[in-house]
Amino acid sequence: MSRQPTIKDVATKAEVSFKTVSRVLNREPHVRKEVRDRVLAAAAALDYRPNNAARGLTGGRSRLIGFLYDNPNYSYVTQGEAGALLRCREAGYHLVVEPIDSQADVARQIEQIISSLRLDGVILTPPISDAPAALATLDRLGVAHVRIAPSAAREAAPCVFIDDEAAAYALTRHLIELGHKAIGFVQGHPDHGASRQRQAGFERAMAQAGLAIPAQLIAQGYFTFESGMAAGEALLSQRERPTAVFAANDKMALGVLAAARRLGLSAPADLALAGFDDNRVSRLSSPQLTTAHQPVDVMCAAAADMLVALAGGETLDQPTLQLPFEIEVRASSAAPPRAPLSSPASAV
Amino acid sequence: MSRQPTIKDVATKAEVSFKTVSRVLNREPHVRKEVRDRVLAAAAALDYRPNNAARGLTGGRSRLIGFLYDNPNYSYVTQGEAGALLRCREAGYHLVVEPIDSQADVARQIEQIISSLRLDGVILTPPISDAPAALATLDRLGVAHVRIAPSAAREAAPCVFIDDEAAAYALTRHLIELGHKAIGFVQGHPDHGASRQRQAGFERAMAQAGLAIPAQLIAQGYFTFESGMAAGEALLSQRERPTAVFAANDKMALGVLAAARRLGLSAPADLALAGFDDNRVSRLSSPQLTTAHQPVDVMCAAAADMLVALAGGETLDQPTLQLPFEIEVRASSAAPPRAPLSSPASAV
DNA sequence: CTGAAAGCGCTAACAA
DNA sequence: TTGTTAGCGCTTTCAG
Repeated sequence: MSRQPTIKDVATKAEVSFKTVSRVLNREPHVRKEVRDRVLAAAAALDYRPNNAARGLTGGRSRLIGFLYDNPNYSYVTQGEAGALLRCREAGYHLVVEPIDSQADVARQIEQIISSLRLDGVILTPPISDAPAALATLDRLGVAHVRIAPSAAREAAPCVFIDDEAAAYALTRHLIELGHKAIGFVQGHPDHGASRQRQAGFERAMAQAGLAIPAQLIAQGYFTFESGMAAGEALLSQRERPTAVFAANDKMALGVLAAARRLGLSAPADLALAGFDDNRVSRLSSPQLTTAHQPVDVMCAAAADMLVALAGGETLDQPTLQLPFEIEVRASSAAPPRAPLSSPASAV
Repeated sequence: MSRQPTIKDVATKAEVSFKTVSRVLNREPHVRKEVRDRVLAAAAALDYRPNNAARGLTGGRSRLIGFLYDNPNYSYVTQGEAGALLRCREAGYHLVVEPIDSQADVARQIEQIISSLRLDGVILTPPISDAPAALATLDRLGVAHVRIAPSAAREAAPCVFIDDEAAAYALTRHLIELGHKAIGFVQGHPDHGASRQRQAGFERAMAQAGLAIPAQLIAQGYFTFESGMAAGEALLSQRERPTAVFAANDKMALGVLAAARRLGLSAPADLALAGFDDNRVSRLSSPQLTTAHQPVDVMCAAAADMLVALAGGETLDQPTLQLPFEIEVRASSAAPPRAPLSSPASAV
């Protein structure tokens, strides 16, 4: 528990000025290899680690990245955090997690966090990635930010996303190809941009297959289990119930599954089911959920990379990054009860 | 995007020395109310926020708390983080999340994090809360730490926990009272202390009810869905299969549920099921899981409180804090197929 | 290629 | 009750 070694201790041991140590540690050029090695050896011997606060105070770089999220989005959080964390650590950065209440004064919350911590950058997860107040504040403060899965203004600032529309389209195609014709859709939260895109993909696939979408096949949801259950109940208790349901996220799909169960229907025998996101939970259900895998961890890792690069003064060669999704076909989707296999449809 | 105001700007505006501003901001005594008000007004007018790095550099307090976890424990993470975050923010602290690889050099990882960030304290979630290397390192570094749900040496250092044994006992009683006699148990990860305690509670309840626990009613699990599924398969494919299964955590219980389903058994009709933790997932399954609620968010909030107090030089009046659990009876547990209701058993 | 000086924004002594 | 002086550990000037 003796005092932590400082840069001066290293300098003394390596018999150089402490500025030289600083140079070596920051990988600046113009240091003789011999000197560099001596410094490195001294630092290792003393088990020296730079004081992040001191570095930040003078250098303008705090080496701190903020991970901003709003409470409802738990599933995103863990995976995204893990991905971002990985890259942060590799780059010598640390991740500060900050929940934001979208309903309250977003600008104020962000100012608070940024200015006391002097964050080098922030990762914005939905729905904050679409909050104009958040973006405006960050711009005004001049703080780098990367949005995860924003639904609008993709060119305006760095962001990482997948093609939600295409993924929803592909997933719907999958259901159609299984032979389903009456496919229900549970909409996502109206405030999330992804909701619109996913519905658009669903509608495109249906239209392309010449399938109608009567109003009673669409149910409003809010990305929660409960809302999915309510929607499922509405959808499945109709006389002409759909043989398949596509919910705009996994949690809602599980809600539909619960509703089906309550109505005595079992998946996939009586009802094919598809979700979206490939949440951890989608593998824990019985049957496991067919879904579109959104690589949240990779997306956030990429975002962290971008922020680190930006903080280092680099320019992003690819500020908007579209990552591939994947359709995970699992046990929850099967052909409808007595349906003929549909003829192979044309591809995208 | 103009320069952030500093303490000196506030001092100038309030027409006092900048030390006085510092006093006001730190709520130090010996400042005339009139002066204090003037300073506060100036700070508000300038929208001043102290630079955390500068404060930490000189004051010895970084106002940063670390949240340490190991990857497997995702369910803990989100809830615990949220709880801790809440209190941190109230106290003007920030939470830095740091994953630790229990398999690698724990001491080194912790040293790394602590010494570069000068954390004021850390919250340790299982299984790190039981890692001797972690505890020893933190002690050596003199860094305050609060352990969440440690299984040993509770008196040695601050910690927050529930009585796992009693909770497992109560849950087992619940199954017994439903009329189950052949109750299977899926063990947790052997490296987690909670595994032992939960099994002990199970065994005590069974013994007290005069029920035998033949070896084939115990299956090894590792706190994962897959291990639960394997254990469930082993347990349920026997000739004399149990009518109820108690898994040492929720994820494994869901695994057992999947295995049951595969074997054509449905819960709770053919099989009563209980988990542990009350993970978010336990409500998303069909049927919803009967489980013991471990208030991870409250536990971590309490831990954050303790660390803030410690950092402020206070002494903990209650360094070891036991919080109450709750048994959540949900749809997954019901009486066995053709069982007579057992006679009410004596209480704890 | 290396070093000396200055100062980041703040708190901790001490003095007034 | 208030102000002055150092100095935290580091990076950024600017000299050599």
